Amino acid sequence: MSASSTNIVNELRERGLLYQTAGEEALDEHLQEASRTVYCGFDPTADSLHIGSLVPLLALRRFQLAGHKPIAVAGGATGMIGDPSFKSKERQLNTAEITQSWTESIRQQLMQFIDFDCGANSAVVVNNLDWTQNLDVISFLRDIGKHFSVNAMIQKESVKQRIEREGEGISYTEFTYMILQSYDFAVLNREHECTVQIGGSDQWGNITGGIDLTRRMNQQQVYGLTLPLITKADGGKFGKTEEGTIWLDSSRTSCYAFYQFWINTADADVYRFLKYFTFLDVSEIEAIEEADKQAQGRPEAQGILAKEATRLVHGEEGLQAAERISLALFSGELNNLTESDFEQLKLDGMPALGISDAEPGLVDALVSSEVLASSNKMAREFIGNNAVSVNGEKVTDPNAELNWKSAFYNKYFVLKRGKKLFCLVYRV
RNA sequence: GGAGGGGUUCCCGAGUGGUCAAAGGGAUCAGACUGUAAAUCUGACGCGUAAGCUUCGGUGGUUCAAAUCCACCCCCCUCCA
Repeated sequence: MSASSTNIVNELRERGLLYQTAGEEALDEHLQEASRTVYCGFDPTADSLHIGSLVPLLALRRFQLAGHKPIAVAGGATGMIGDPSFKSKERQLNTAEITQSWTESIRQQLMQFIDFDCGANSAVVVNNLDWTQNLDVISFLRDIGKHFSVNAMIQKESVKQRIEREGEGISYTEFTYMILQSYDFAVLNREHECTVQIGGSDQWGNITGGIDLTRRMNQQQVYGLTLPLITKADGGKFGKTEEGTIWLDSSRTSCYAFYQFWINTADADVYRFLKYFTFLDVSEIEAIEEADKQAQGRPEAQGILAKEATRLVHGEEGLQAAERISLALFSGELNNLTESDFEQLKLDGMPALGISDAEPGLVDALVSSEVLASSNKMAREFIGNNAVSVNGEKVTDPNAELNWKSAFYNKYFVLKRGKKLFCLVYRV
């Protein structure tokens, strides 16, 4: 293998992406000796992945770039059960139809990040339902379950709080999740000579379970490693905003919103995130950090991160759209926009609202936009707080109306609430 | 199946007949300051311009009046069988 001179373990470590490893130096050696097959699973908990899944997904890609063969597993079976790992509550089961359709959506997304046409180490996407749906209970219990000790399973940190914490419990269904995922590893090892599993740090218990099972069923030594949980310096949850989760699907989180999410990364996090979420060399990232330190004012890093991450997920076109909108809105140069610029912003996925009224009220418009205000009361309050502007002009009268004569091209208003929430209002 | 404990507004968590739209904390949002940061300060935080209206697992009931009392139901937890 040609590209595998890259030491993937070292690279991950350098990027701060190595949390735990099973196998220590043996793993390192194993990965340097030859091109290996590496897998990571993604359960369908929604019809799209979100940025939390980006870290393991990009890690698969990193392995591929280092000459290894990635397998992405869509969890059609595991998604039917629900992973209890570090979850504080038992979860509601989804119907088979829903899980199936989500699995399909996620499969499609997975395919976007790894290369299926690069020779020997081309990627593979599989669905673990394929090898579990016809498994009968007796075989499952005799051939697989027998290898697991409940005593060991209840010791796992990942389910401990569910077992020990007052007020919560765990169903047998979720408790069995670990066995299913372990079986995946054993099957992939047998069918695809897969020898390494990666996953988030919450997956450690499941991964080591799979290593043990593979040794017992296949008499094969396999390895695992986990990636760190992404944290923010301020202690908040990574990947959430007030508007909710940041999804990879552009119909759930627009390219613009996705781009803005990264732009708003805190200084304390941004260099770390560059290492996690881009393929830029660590040395390049360090150079950016150094340059930002020398310069006064706003750092460059957020812009670079937003650019790289958006391109990775939404492609060059998605990035262009996001940048067009961002530039138009934040440069304060709304006057320079041509009529077709406004049309383009609409097409680019800027939040937009069509209104047919002759003299729409501002409060109505804010509420109708759905992103600027959630109720009339809120809208009035924002206006009273001096937080709303129309076409760049602050408006403080709660009874103000939008007069099309003062609109750009008699047709467009740009409504702004707070510092960074916008909505394009156009006449229908 | 039996005994006990619990389900409160985004989250945690007070509240056990009126003074409760419901303490307190967190999160979030806005303003000032800034760099579309951070920290800090100020304000908002069920809906309604207001009168007022709708909330405390569900459904009925008692009462002038219920998140608070009663009945039944659903869900969760602990212990016993």
